[in-house]
Amino acid sequence: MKQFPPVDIIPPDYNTNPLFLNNSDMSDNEYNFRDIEKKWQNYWRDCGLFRVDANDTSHEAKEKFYCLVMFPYPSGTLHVGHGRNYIIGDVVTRYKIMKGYRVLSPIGWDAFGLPAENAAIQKQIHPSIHTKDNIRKMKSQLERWGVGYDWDREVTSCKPDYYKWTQWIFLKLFENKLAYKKKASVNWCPSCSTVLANEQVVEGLCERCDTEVTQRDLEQWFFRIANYAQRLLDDLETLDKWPEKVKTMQANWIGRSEGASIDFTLQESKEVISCFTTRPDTVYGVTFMSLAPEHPLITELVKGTDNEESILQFVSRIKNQNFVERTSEGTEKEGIFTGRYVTNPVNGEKVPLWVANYALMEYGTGAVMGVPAHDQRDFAFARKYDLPVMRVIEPSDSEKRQQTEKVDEAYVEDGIQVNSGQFDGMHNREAIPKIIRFLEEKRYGKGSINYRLRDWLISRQRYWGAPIPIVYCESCGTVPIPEEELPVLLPENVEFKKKGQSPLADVEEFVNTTCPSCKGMAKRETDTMDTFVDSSWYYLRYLSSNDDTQAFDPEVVNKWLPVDQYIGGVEHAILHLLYSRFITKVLSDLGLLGFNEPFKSLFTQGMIVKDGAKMSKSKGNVVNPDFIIEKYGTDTQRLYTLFMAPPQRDAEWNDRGIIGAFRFLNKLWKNVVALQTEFNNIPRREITHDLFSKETKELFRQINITIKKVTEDIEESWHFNTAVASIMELLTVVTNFTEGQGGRKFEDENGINDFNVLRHALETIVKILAPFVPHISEELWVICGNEPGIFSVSWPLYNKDVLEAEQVEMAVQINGKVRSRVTVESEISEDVLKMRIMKEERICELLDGKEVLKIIIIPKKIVNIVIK
RNA sequence: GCCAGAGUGGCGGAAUUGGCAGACGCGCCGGAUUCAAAAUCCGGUCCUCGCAAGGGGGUGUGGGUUCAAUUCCCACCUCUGGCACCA
Repeated sequence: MKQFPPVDIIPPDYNTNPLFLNNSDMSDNEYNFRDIEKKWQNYWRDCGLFRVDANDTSHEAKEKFYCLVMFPYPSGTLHVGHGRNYIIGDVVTRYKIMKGYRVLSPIGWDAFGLPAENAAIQKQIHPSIHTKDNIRKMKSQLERWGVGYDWDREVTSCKPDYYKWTQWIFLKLFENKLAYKKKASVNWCPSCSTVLANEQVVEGLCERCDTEVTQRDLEQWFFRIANYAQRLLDDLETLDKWPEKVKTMQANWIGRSEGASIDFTLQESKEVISCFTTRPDTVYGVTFMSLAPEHPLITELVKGTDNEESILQFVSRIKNQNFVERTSEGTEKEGIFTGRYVTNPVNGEKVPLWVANYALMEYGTGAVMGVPAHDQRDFAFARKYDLPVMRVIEPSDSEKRQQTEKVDEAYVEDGIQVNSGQFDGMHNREAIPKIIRFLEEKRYGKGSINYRLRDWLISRQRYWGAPIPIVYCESCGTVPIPEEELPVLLPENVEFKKKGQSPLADVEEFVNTTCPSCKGMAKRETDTMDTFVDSSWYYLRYLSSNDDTQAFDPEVVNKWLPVDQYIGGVEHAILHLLYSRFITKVLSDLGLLGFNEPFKSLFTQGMIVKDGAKMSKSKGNVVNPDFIIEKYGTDTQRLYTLFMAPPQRDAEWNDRGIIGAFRFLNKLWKNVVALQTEFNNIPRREITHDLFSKETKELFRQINITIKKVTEDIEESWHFNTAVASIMELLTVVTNFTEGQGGRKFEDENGINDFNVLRHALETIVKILAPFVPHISEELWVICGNEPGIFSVSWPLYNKDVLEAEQVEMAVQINGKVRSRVTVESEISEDVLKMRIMKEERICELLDGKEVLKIIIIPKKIVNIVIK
């Protein structure tokens, strides 16, 4: 079997690259990360630190915590940018373990998809081999990073034991009329040779390969996500632990607008053309109506008219324009008169019917009522074709009214209705509901809400996906495969041709089958499902990944979900996260789930960029973590990744920065190892505060301050960078303490007490670093004289009574400028403080001959003397 | 155009119920150690005037509120992301 060629990584320059500066000779007492990391990874595996028996009820006292990172596409190699996601997830997992939760932290592979198939075409390697190989590589990478998962729950979406249930979910939707096939104009990517969902088209380009997307009329499978638009929108409000940004993006995508749909009637045939408008208050100002070039009525309407040919020419010219030509804002409004008229129901006006390039078939009904007086686009159109402009709303303020009388733009603001029959004189906002009621009473139309969200197109004309479990039978029509016959297996022996149709269509054994219903001859659906279907439910499968009787066990799933913490990239803000919410709601409606939002709390991490650009092979700026781990260890990689910036923000990777993280770990290592004899010989005792010297007291205070800071940074803001910084500061305090008095001795009772405070300090550092750099923490924990297993130790609590220092330095300002400093007792009274300050030589000098207006005292911080 | 978010030393970034701007790290400069280097350790490092003591300026720009503004208010500029001929 051919080996998949290794991913090309630019070899580092050993002479100039700071990552490869010489530090290779390690003596016994050196920080030997290679052995340490291997050792503890094996230890966690053997003791099952991350293994969770979801059915086990013996831990009921412990609260559950489901920590989920977005499962990766097995692309082959993960770079340090991907690493961030898993490292953050691992910090949360390990922290929660120390906080006493039962933590479920699973992982799997989003393993279907185009790249594997494209590689297959290029290199003639079967996608399943390619994928399996990549999974193997990436799995070993994740293991080397020391990120902890319950590997017994691993899922792989391209395996039949997984996609069987993806197909089952399709059937559930099909049974409930939420999956359907229709002919529609759909997005087609010529380079990927497949259709795409709206969500996968970005500015007219294929999201994946940036090829220009064209439109094709094809019969395709859709999921009725549009039916869920309102609920997907409403329930965003319940997601209080999601970033506002993501919720806004979803709300924009759903794009709800309120208005009315109004029925205009064709004058000849009496056929009704409805149009949607958000401004029913302007209906009296309609002077023309526009149809989208794709509107199905056009062909019929223009048949036999004088202008038939030029109209059809116009339509086909517009249809053939590319996305940018057609939809960019600067594109000139163009249209052509159809020769037909419709009647405006509210006033009986005869309204010319046009075809216009700016009317979109995919929004509303594909027909727009033209109100040039109050819509800028209609205005431009009317100007160009000399159509009448009819004002029906005027500014309430008469001065403004004069100003706007002859201006070259539409009046789009609010105002008073005019020329609007019975509604004249009303404020337009007030008129809207009244006009809607009027339309409804007269059966001219109705109040209506329109959404931008379209149904989810899930068919793909490609091989490497889950087959859609449907057959087409001449006598029975479209027939779903019965549940018990799942999975519909993806055939292994297929030929990968360069471009074109799905290879499945050529596999006769696959295509030709019998109808499950009448047992007659039938043909299988040869399209596969969008991979976003696979990923829309994987978080459920983790709870019963080895169950071959059901997709998930409702009881277990209801116990462990919703996911307590979901972590992933913001690029999935709409796609994956919207689809998952939809599928969860559907399954919940079917009574299969007891919750209707899958992810309680969402964290989106920023990208790691290098040289100002996203890491990519083509740009050659990929930083491979393997080299870093080889030279410095994964704890260093982890520490730097966490330290470089707050994780929600994009961050610039700097190779030099790694060194700072490595230095810190070495410094910590040396400090602990240097005390090994003392750790072994000096008895562990309760700390006695009465024996504290000034330095000891300060050290003890700093320990507590640091615990507080780190705990809050993890729990509240996720600012791991400042958490790490504060631990670095504590280590400096520790170093100063041990080196104080020319090297501290721990001999008498005071000394033993001091040592126990020092031990407390180092053990605290090791504990609060454990979620960040678990390997070195485990090792140092043992060196401090403890039994192995730092993750069975509780997260330290701080003593809030010792956070305050006895003395504080305060800045003394005169008119807002710092002129002096005083060190005073922190609980000093204002009067005593004022007296102290007035004795300061420098202050006296500056105040000499000046009038003091007032003195502002901010306790423990600042004194500001205001003078004239 | 609309809606979010951001703008702080040479660099990554700290600090917002208004209270000493620049924590921590990188880099750089100086020193110790070394035959020399690497590694390590110590000190310095916002700009500017000054030998110094000390002074002046400084958080995108311009205003404002305040004893005090990176933080609050108004106007604007730039960048990033989302939506956009959406009726």
